[in-house]
Amino acid sequence: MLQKYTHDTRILLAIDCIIFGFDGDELKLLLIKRNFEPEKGKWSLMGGFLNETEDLEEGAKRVLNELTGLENVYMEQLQAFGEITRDPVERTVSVCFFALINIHAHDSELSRSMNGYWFNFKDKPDLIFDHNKMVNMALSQLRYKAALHPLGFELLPEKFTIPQLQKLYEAIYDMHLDRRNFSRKIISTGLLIDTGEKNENSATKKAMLYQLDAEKYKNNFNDFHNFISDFKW
Amino acid sequence: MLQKYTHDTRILLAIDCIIFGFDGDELKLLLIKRNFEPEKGKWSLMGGFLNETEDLEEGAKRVLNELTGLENVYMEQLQAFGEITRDPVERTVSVCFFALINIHAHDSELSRSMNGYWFNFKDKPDLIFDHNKMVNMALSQLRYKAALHPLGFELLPEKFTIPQLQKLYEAIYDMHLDRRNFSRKIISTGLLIDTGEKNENSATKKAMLYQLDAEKYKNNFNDFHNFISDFKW
DNA sequence: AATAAATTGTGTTACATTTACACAATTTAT
DNA sequence: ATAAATTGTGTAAATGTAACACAATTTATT
Repeated sequence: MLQKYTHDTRILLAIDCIIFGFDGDELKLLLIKRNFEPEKGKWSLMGGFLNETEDLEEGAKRVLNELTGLENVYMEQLQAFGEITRDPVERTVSVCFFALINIHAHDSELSRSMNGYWFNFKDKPDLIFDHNKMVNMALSQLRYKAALHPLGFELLPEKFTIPQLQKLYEAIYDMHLDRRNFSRKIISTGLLIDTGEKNENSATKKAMLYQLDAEKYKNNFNDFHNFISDFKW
Repeated sequence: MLQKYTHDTRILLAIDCIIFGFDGDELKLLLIKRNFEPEKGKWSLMGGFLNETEDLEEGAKRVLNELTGLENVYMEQLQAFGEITRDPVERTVSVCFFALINIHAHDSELSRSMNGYWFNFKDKPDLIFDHNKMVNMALSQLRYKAALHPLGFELLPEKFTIPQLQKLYEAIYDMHLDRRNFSRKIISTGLLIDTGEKNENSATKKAMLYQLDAEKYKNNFNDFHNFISDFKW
């Protein structure tokens, strides 16, 4: 082993997770009511410190798993946040990830035991440190990517209807979309397989249930689409 | 001051800068031949360690300035890289930035004194650590953003011609673009002001010199364009 | 002084995508 | 049976993209 670097400051590395969900009507955010210092009693993102034994992605997966019990979740790094005074206790740099989960599939008892609560994104409370900034940037990034890539599916159950998908997109962008044009656009991706089933939870005409063509989804994920052509950025 | 966190590992934070340039024909990369350990004699990105007194952006600006003498340069954070064994000396996490500079405006004596050399992106040498991965990701990100936002201008002199801009885009995407369609697309952004001057460095018809409408560029930067509609992602 | 070679600026038509609509079918409650 | 809500599909106009032609400018050459 080589001699270590000298003269340079070592810094505590935090991991913070922005966890998005969708309940059928609203885009949701899973937040923590802190029962520990600092800022005990206030709201924050789920976070932790990076261990010696894990890299950034592993750390983020661990933090997400500690709150939701989930594995194999869509997650990507947002960016690192490093304002000198972002944490009043001591200097930390936080590497921030955002995750898209199927809200009905997580371990809600676990998350409740960790003081986790779901908020409508629109009604989110004030958060500690720079977490407000992180969350707003994550929404921008979600909007950015979901307009171009078939990302929204990650927030839905395995089988879903096109009207459900549309409601999700309307929640993400907080705007109304034309039903007929949206449907045509989604169908034309070729990513959906008709399951032959229908959504039984409907008081009127039952919509067709689709699922993702897993192979095409994986292979074509980076293709450019134009799902939300008239959003005002 | 509160008591510090305990039990957690503090880590050395590196900053690495991917510096893109354009010489009129090829997309270029500014790299360092290391005259220090580890990996002395090999090629790497320009980097440094984060100081106690600076946040991430300040650190990145400092690192860029140490090599190029430049300030007020387009720079954005790519992401943090944290593989446990990415640096053989000791564990470091690197926050990686990429910069777009006007290659003719930097301090070339300074960069040479730091062992900096420009490479055609296509001919870049093998780099140390995970720098190859960083550089490839940076090109992806540059392609991604430059297709959607008026980013390319950052690599050109203040006054430039549309054929020059086209050559730049052709270098970034390594593909041929139709002259007439490209021109129409760029003009239709409304971002260019005709300077009335012409490019004197031409052996044939002199092209018109434009400059950016600084106000519109700033205000509309985040608007979506479609500069490279037929690139195969 | 005319001509060739290279490059630049602009126009035009066919094709594809997006937008803005209308109507018929399904399901439950009345 | 009928009304109300929702879903699936269709179509014409407007907009944007792709493919291509021609005239104008500049320098070097004859």
